[in-house]
This record gives sequence, C-alpha cells and structure tokens, in this order.
Amino acid sequence: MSLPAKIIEPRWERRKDARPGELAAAALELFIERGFAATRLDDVAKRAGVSKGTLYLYFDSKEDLFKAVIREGYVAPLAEAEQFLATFEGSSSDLICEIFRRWWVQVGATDQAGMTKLIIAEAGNFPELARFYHDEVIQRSHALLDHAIKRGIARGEFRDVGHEYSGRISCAPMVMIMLWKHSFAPCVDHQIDPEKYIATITDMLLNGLTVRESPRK
Amino acid sequence: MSLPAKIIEPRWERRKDARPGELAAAALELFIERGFAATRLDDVAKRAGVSKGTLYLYFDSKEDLFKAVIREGYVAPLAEAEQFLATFEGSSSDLICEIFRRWWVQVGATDQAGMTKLIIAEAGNFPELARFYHDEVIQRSHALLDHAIKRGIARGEFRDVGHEYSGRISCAPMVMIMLWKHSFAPCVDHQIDPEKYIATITDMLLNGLTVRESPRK
DNA sequence: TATCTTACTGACCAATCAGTCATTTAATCG
DNA sequence: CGATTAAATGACTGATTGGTCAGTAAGATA
Repeated sequence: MSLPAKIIEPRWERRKDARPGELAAAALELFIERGFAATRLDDVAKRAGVSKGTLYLYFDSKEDLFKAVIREGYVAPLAEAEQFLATFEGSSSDLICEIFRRWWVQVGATDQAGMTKLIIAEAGNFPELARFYHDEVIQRSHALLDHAIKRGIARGEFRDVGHEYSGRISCAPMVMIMLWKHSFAPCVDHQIDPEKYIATITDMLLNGLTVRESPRK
Repeated sequence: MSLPAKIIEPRWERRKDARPGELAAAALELFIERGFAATRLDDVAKRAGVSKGTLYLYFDSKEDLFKAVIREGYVAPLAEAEQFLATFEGSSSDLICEIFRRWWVQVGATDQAGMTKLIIAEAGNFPELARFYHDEVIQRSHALLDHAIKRGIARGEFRDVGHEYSGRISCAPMVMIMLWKHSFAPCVDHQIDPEKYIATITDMLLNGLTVRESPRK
C-alpha cells in the first residue's frame, strides 16, 4: 500500500538572507512584551520559525541580538523628518501639526514605538546602549521640535519660550502615548483615540489653556 | 597572649519588625535599577544586610516580594493633592503651578519616581499589578489635572479644551522627567534643572506657543 | 547561669536557559 | 544522479539562580 505522488515537503528551507530580519523582528516583539532578561532565545527562535542554533548562526550572543534590534530600528523616520522640516514652507503651526501626524503614522502606530519602553526599562543594564539611543534618537527628536519652535519664533509666529526644554516638553505627550500603548493599554479597558489625542496636543501646545484677549471662536 | 576585654559583636541581630521593610526597600531599589527578571534575590538580601534565607521568612516568592513592593510603595501624596485641589482658593493658573511644584517635591524628587518606570517596564509580565497602579495612581493623576482644568474653564480662566485627554497631556511632561531620572539621566552628561523645566511646562501649558494679540511683557 | 525559643544562616538542590557542536538535510553543481 | 556545500537542527553542558531546610546562635525567660 504505497502512497503515490505523495509530496514530502521539506522540513525547513534555506533562507540565509531573510533569517536575520525575521529573527530581529521576533526578538523585538518579545523584548517589548517581556523585557530583555525575561525573553528566552528558544522563544525568539520559535517565533521566527527556526531553532535556537540558527539564531547563533546570525548573532553572536543575546546581547548582540539586542543591539542589532536597536540599531536596525532607529532608522529612517528621523532623517526623513529632519529633511521635511528643512524644506517645509507653510506656517510653523502647520509644521508642528504635521510633525506629530507623521510621527504617529511612521513610528507611534508601528511596533517600533515599543523600542522606547524597552530602552527605558533596560537603561540600567545597558548604559552604553541607552546613551547610543539617546544621542541618535531622543536628542534628535528634541532638537527637531526645538528647531520647529525656533523657526516659529524667528518668523514672529511663536512666543519666545525658553528654548532649553521646549522641544523636550513638546515631545513628552507623544512619547507617553507610545509608552502607554506598550504598557497600560493592554491591561485597561479605556482606549485612546490617537487622532483626537494628537489634535488635543497641538491645540494645547499652540494655544495654551489661558483664555485669549480676543477668543477665536 | 590573650585579648582581654575583647568584645565580640554578634554576627547578626534579631530585628523581626524591621526586616520586611528593609528588604522591600532594597528590592525596590534593585527592581528599579535592573528590572524584575534581572534582579537576584541574593543581591536583594545582601543589600538589606541579611541572607537569602531570611528573605524567605518574610516573602513567599520573588513574585510575592515584587507585589509587596508595589502595593506598599504606591503613593500617598495623591490623596493630599486631591485635598489641596478641593480647598484651593486662588487662580487656576496658580493652582496648576502649585500642583506641579508639589508633584516634584513629594514624588518626582524621591525614589518613588522610579516606581512608574518599573511598572511600565513590567506591565507585560504583571498585568494585574499594572492595572492596580493604573487605577490607583495614573488614573487619579490624570483626573486631578483634569479637575483643575475644568475648574479653570468653569471660572472663565481657561479655554474649553476637550476634556478627554487634557489631564493626560498635562501630566506627560512631569511623568517624562521622572522616567528620565531613572533611565537616561545616569548615562548622559546633560542634566535637567527641575525648577526651570517645570517653569517652562507651566508657561507652555498655560500660554501656548502662539503669540498673543496683546503680548504680555 | 542554664534553658528555651526562634530569627537567621548558608550549604544545598532542582530548574532554567545562554551558548555549543556533531549531525542532518536542503539546495547546488558537475 | 552522485558528490559537495553549507544552512539548519536539536541534544547537550555549564553556569546561574529561585527556592529549601537542617543547623546555629541571639536573646528572652526564670
């Protein structure tokens, strides 16, 4: 009783090029979900559809994998945003609205948003990586907003708020919503509507709480 | 050659009452510094000046210790702040300034600030604790600011920003500086001056970026 | 001072998990 | 097709660490 034409599919395929990316993506998910120390490499490998041995073909150690995940993630969005800022022509209010909008679409709404939480959580164990992330991502984000605000001041659109912390403070609500998504959001019923949240940020940031002499609408 | 009058101090003392608190304090420090998984119970015991066995006299397991630390540590100042809000008589601008000032002194500048980082980092592994902290601390903090803003609106001092996210957004910069203190701050040269930072928050929050019709000063 | 209670110790055990490597097998080449 | 290459496997190990418990000594009691 033979089984004719029975096609035996291979137990695994050779996909040298795709493996590192898939492993890094799986690692990112698990690191964000559980933290670095609590993530098992067996689980990372399983989620990427390979064995742990394969993981070690592409990464030297768990820490090396962690670094690769970080480095791969800090990518393009910031550079693009900086380019966008440099060439923007409209009002500074619109510029800031647009920066937040893009921030959300390109980073906040993606898995990448969890990276911030991950770094903050592991900063104590990996100070050199924290510094790297700080210099390459945080610092540049603050500088970006700072620059946009300075532009507004130069054009007579914005008040001259002290420029030392204004970028940082502007970023805070956006960072918080990213952290939220990867911490409390899954445990709590209440959902945040990103669009409405971001609209409120820009309104508050631009117009402040205090009533104006000639209230607009 | 005898050593007369040599007082042999005891290798350890019985301090049944003090141990749990000292162990919890040591655990809090290490959890904040390294995270839950990366913290070794031997280190907790050593920092508390006892052996690991003693730790197990007072706590059933590592997880039990963690839960005790969280539950014991969640902040009391909130109740005071709520009381303060309820009885405050001055302008709503002053109220908000004062809330931030007190927030920093009573929480931000203390070890308690690290708790937020810890909870955010471990929310994935301890969802029920995250929910507890959310309900008892986060939610109430947002509500506090929300209430202050509503007061301002009711008194005609503030614009009617949508009340859904305004409390949350107002809190964000304060939460960020607390997280900062326990993540990037130790790895980076640049120091934040809390007083100046908070002054900038209140200025931006109250007055916004946009220039006013009749600019003040 | 002798006796008793119990807070505390630290050596130990068992489970977990990062990292290794001899073996297997998919894919390529002549 | 058979020979060759190297991608992938998974059983194994050594180190780490959560958790246990028999023994020790602080300090109370009489």
